[in-house]
Amino acid sequence: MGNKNNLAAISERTGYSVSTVSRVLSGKAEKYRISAEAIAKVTEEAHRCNYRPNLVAQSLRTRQSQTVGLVVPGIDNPFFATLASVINAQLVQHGYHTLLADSRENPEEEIQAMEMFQDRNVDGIIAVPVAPTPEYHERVSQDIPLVLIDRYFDKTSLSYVCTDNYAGAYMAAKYLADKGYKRILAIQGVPASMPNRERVRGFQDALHERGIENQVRGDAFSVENGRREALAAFSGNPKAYDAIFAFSSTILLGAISALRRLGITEGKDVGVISYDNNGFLDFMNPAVTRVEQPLQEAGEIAVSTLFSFMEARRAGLPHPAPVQQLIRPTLVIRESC
Amino acid sequence: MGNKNNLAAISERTGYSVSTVSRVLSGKAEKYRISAEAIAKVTEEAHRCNYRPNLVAQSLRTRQSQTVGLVVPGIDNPFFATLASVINAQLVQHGYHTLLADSRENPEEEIQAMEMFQDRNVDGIIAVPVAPTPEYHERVSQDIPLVLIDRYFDKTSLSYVCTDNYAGAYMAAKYLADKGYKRILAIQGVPASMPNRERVRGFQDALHERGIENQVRGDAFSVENGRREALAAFSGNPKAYDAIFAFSSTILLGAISALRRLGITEGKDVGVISYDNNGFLDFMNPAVTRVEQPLQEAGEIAVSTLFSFMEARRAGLPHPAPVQQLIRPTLVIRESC
DNA sequence: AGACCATGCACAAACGATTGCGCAAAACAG
DNA sequence: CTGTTTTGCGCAATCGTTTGTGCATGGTCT
Repeated sequence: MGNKNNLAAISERTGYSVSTVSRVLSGKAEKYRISAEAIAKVTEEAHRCNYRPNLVAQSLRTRQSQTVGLVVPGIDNPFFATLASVINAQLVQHGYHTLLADSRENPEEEIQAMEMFQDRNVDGIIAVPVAPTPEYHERVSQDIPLVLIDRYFDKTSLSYVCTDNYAGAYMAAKYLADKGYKRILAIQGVPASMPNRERVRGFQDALHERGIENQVRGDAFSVENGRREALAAFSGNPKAYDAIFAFSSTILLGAISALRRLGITEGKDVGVISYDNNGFLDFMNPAVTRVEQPLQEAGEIAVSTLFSFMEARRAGLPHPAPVQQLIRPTLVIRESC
Repeated sequence: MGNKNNLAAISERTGYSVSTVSRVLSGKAEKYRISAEAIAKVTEEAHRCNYRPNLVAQSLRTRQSQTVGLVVPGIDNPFFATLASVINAQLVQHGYHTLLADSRENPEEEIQAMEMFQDRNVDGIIAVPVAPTPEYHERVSQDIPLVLIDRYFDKTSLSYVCTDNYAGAYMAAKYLADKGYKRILAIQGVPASMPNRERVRGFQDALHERGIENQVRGDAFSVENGRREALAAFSGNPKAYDAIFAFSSTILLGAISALRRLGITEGKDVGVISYDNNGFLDFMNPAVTRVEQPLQEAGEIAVSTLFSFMEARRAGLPHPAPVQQLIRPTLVIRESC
């Protein structure tokens, strides 16, 4: 019934030294040739008092925390929530845990989060970066394994796993063109972010190649932005465009609400297509055709890449070559265009 | 230039002892009457080398971690994602951070998560419990401040902040009744969970009082369950019910997909009403009337309650009386019934 | 019997911060 | 000039682990 529950207590109760107890309980018994008898007594006592090592002390001593920092631009965004879910599940499977941070699309908060991660001795970081330039992340990456996901930087040695936004947007635009749409409006998200830039490129390339009228407006992955831009685009002329490509499902929702307000019926008067994989797109009326990103796969690759870096670090090896991977998204065809 | 960045390094470079440096940098200078000169030199050096305390060591010594554990049944569920977002924001504002865990509706994983929290020395826990009984949580609560949110237990001394699910369901059912619906089907979630039981009670009370036909089916807060139950209920007779009350937005989506498949138009042939506050309900066609829960408020109360417990603990005071609060949800009226 | 090796374990120093206690030197009083 | 107080700071223990090193004991070999 000893109140304390640490190695010292077990040591006292079994008569073996703290070091022996430690070695037994951390599975290093044979490496240090501990007797079968000692092993038996120590493990029994450990079970009896339900010993669990103090991870803080362990972390201080070993400089490992079994913790990975995850920073996203907005955990309330279902897209990032799903990403967090996938990543957390992967980490837990490997015996790691998630220290969560939300940068709220704010570079300063992102930096604060990453400093906090360092202060807390996380073993690695997975980030959806919001900073305009990669310098800070590159600096951190020298000290702590770091993998970017969903967003990345232009010319950088940082590792990332993202979906091929150029290909996705190209597919979507081509699909609209093939369907016969002639004047297509894209409502974009944060203009400086890499996914957005790539989507704009893909969109424009596909339509220029086909000589189809197109325009890009907007500046945020938000419902408000979708609503505002759709209102502005259609309020003068309900037939200003015959299709809308929303760069996120939030934008889509805003745009649809604007269309309805203007008496325009999505899917009939104006075709709509969207980016993102929110399941509810299937339950809208009409169900929304969209570019889906393989989040599960992306999360898995990010985590396994991170682990490979962490392992190299533990082994004292040099940092492996960066992994920079673009996953191909898929076009999910429904009835909205 | 020094490679290390700890108190010892600053101590060496300034010529003051580690203890003095520690006291200066943790703001206890006057308490220990450190000279102005020492304060100046130490803080300057600390800034120069950008000193940041090692939180792991700090945590080991002080038994505080500035960390709160948050366990939810599914971070990919937008409802819990929003909850996590609100709670995390509150915590960060107070200088705390979030250690995240996902029980996936699984009592065993919930226990694992909470043990992990204890091993990592979190200062408090906020949980959406999934266990069938409160015993484990009550035990933990003796060691670590704990506040439940969204779900709670029946007769328990644990603190919780939840929405008044009885009132919410009662409101919704009454609204349907007042609109003239005569045969109402509720599709429920996890039957054993407190919110679900309260919703069933509210639903049945409201309709029994008014002598209106009603039934409750289903067993999970999932799309599949909604779909399955709606199919089963309507496939024999498309007019079996004239309204559906979905106990979550996921259930709603499943039910709607079933209705469409059967050629039944929601809002016209069958009224629908839902629980939950997913913004996209406004963008469905017709927009869905629903019972919304004040998540922001709930999160704030949970966090401030938790902090009050943590403070009492630090001060060595006895655990304050439990806070058990039900917040009234609101009925958001749209066009689906 | 002496040299040698394998065995089984304990000692003590880390990791980096906090903190009770006490020690010098300076200041002051008598 | 001695005794007391104040000022300013350092010593060393502590949190709970991990781990390099070393020391007995007992057995084997020549």
